[in-house]
Amino acid sequence: MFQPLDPLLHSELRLAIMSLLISADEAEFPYIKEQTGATAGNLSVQVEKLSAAGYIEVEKTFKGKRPCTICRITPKGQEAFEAYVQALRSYLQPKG
Amino acid sequence: MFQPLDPLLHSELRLAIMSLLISADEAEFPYIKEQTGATAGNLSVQVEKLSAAGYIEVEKTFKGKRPCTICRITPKGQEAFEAYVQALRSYLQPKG
DNA sequence: GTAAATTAGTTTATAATATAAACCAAATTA
DNA sequence: TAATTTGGTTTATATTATAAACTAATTTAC
Repeated sequence: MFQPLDPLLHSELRLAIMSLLISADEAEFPYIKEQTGATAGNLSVQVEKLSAAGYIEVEKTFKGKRPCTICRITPKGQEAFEAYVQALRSYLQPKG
Repeated sequence: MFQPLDPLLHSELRLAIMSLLISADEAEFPYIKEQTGATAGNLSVQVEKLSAAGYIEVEKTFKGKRPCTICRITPKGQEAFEAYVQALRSYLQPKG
């Protein structure tokens, strides 16, 4: 009846992060922060969780002299996102 | 960019309850329990939360000699569910 | 040149939440 | 009449989300 929802994706902020990374090849930490409206602390924690799960990869580099954290979605993350969207449908289209 | 997700509905079990009640006029507690696979305790708590928010109404009646708890969605609950689905779209169709 | 402020984050503490275990009461069955 | 089942509620625990506090380097203002 209802398919289980991946708890890692069933979170407002983590879902927003994944949503951004699904359509953009990559995104920098401050950009994600701005787009999601999250605090840096919260974002840092959730990025780490997605990274630990292998859903995204995080590259720490530099932009001039400033540190720059770049996030990209992984194939595993793409699959998880698609599976989550599919699972959600069982809740949203009860008749379908 | 991303619309906020009603925390009351962004919960696997509460969303499942609402999903059931959206398509069925009413449902009995044991039926919801069976369909969602939830424990009675968890279900009781979540039904109470939805009820307290005015998203569902709960009627305590009898079926023969046995107690029978019937749940129905309210207009407020319907609106909230539709708004939630709309908000979700901002996460699921980043290109749309 | 150095003090203040900004950028770019991480770590940690707290508050909220989900969940199941423990419990209660009545009815049914053995 | 004792044990079990039905139909839940209450409560305790474990997880989670979130922001506050912190670190470190860079840039700007004086």
